[in-house]
Amino acid sequence: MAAVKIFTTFGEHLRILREDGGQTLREVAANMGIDPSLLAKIERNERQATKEQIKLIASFFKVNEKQLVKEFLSDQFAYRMIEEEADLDTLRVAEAKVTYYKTKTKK
Amino acid sequence: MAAVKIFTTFGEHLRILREDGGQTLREVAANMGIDPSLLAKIERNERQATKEQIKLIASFFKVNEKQLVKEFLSDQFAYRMIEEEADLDTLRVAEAKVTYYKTKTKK
DNA sequence: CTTCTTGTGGACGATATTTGTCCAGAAGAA
DNA sequence: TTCTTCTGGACAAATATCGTCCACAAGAAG
Repeated sequence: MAAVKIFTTFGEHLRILREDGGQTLREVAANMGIDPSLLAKIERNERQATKEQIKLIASFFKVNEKQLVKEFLSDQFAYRMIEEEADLDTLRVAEAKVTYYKTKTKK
Repeated sequence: MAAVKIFTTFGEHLRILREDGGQTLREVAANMGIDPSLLAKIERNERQATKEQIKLIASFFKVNEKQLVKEFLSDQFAYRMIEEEADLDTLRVAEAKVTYYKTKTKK
């Protein structure tokens, strides 16, 4: 089984999972009820997986869904940061906001 | 001048800037060339400001544009994190990805 | 009470973005 | 050649977002 690189994108990881299982795009796509071409695009990060699809992927490959979501979201954030040429500090501010929000909405 | 809270959203900050200057929605909106109602929504975080609008806001209120963008983006990330009930670690992974990407694309 | 001003927020058309499919084609295996 | 797999462009369909218009509530001032 191929090792998952430290910094894989959601799509790369998906492809690794599939190839490790020796499955074709058609097989996996059929199981998910989508077009193989769409799955190929998701693997190449040309399309975003929906929540539903992430769930299907997690259950199909028997991997942790939370982990997949983390990979998925961090991809998006990273992509956005680069696109906007934002300071890394942006992420710390975001973290502070989340933490702040959570303490506020705790009984 | 009212102090800006530590954790303000983009919209809240915008409202503070405007009220500190004693200006009405109509005034600021007219200057920006948008509908006052849209500006009101942006202040209430019901609409997202476009990049162009952020630029206009920065120059109108004479504040640092990068800082505004940071506030804007961190808002969005935080909102998304909460919505997806994602682990805070997601942000660290995102940071690692950005850093990784930057080292990779350096000559 | 009337009038003026200010912010609110629903409704809605216009746009833009994203999704998902279809299909033709490249590349490799047999 | 034939079969299979993945690629990727084109496009319709579905969604999401933007921005405006307008009616309304609240408060100030006469």
